[in-house]
Amino acid sequence: MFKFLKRLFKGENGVRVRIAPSPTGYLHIGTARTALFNYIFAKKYGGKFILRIEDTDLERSDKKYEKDIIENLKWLGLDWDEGPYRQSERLNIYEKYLNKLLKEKKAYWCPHTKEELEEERNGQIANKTVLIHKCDARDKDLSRGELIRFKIPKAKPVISGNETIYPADSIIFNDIIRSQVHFFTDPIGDFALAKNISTPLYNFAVVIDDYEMKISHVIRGEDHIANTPKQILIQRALNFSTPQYAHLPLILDPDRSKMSKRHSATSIEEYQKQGYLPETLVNFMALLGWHPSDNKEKMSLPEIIQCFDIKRIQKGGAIFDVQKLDWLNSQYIKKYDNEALLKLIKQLPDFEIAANDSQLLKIINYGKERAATLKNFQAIADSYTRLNDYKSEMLLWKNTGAKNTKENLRKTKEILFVILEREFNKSGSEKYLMPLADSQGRGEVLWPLRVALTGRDKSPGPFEIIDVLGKEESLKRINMAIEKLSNLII
RNA sequence: GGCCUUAUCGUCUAGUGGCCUAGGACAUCGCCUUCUCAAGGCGGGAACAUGGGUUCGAUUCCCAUUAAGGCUACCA
Repeated sequence: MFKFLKRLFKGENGVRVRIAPSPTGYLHIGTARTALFNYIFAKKYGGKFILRIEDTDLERSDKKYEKDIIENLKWLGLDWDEGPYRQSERLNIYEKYLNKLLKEKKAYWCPHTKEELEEERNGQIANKTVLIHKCDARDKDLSRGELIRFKIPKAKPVISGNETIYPADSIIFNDIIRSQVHFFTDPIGDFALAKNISTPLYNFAVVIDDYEMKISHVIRGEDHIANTPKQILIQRALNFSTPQYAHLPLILDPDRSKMSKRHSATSIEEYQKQGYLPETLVNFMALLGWHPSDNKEKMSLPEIIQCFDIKRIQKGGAIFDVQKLDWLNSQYIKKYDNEALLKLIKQLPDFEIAANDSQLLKIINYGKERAATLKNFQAIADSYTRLNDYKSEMLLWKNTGAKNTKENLRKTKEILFVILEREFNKSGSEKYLMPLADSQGRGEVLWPLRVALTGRDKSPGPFEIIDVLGKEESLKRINMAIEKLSNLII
């Protein structure tokens, strides 16, 4: 009953959207965001999210990229309901429609070679005219040639008086985000549909697949706006209905150009390796060009789906701001489960730390307040466990002398000995050491203690470090410091 | 060159003709907290691209200019 009502409301097939990456590179952040918006839209309206691998370009496509795309889509939690379909496995379908178009003279074989095309093009650049191929074979119905082109239909001439007027033909489509977009067909030119009968090109394969897969909404990047009239032209020639279009604004580099490898990390995997959580990336990507009606910014995927409204998607491109990404990630890390963080950190490439799991868990517990990325835990863990080489003078707080400092460290050691067998942890050490610090001056006691434990002028607090290091190592380092101070006194 | 798109703090954005002295977040700066560094709390500075209209009234509507970006393949 519910399903029936839903179908009634959404039309025959309901909402069906797709993400159509081409496996010519690792999962790009832009592709991932497009996938995210499609996913959100599908879930919001109880529709289906379809994965289609667009691998018609055999030379540039690679299985390793396909694998990366699939793995990282899953990592982000963007699971698809159908697919993956592969265009390379659907060649006979395209062939069927290509033959139909050829037979109905809506497409034709173009006999011109790459070289001839280039020459024509160079001439057009020199003359500053529109860059399109004007084929002298468009009505010759050749049975073969260099490639198959779409024959752009000419508007019917209008005769007024003794004048014949050729009206400009135009394509107007409704974009959910941008409202009406208008194109004249003339400057489009007879574009290529396929290299040959069994090698379709992008614009053609997309139209066929979207029709065959009953795609209701095409949500994709703004860089496809110019392709849309071509695709609509093919749909009309084949008597297909036109899906709803929504063109997302681009993700930009700080110089406002389309986000590219030259300026930033563009693949999802790179962000994963740097220690960003999938929750962060999903949240952040959703906020790039979209905003809920309230001011809420930290949102889980279900929450985003809940309040998502496609009409609120921005028209202008959005710069990818790593600083805000870092902040968001730090917010998620703070709330994350310690055990889960431990697992993730150990999976990080190049993560090396001289500490056991229970120490690491303590470090995570204390250190997650200061981490922006998982990778930061390397430096954080070091600051807890690794003793830096340091000059004896560093032990002196402001203008406290070596003698007093040594005395304070000695007293500190004594107190630590008292709690050796019982509360040798953060709260215990703090409880017993703070009275001394308060009576002798906090800086006078705590500063040398912290330097003794770390050899650093900047570090986490001494009680946390004592907890991580344990009694043996802590006392060893304090003894070392006392020795250093003795040398200073002599 | 042609076509298309876009235009609010440095950045992401709120805003759909009067609620705007333009709100929030990141970043930045200051203060508090504090043994240091972070984290946290409080506060400050910071924007409607320009010029014309329309209107009693424009950030908001229209036009132009400017600027930025995208597309212009036998890539997708």
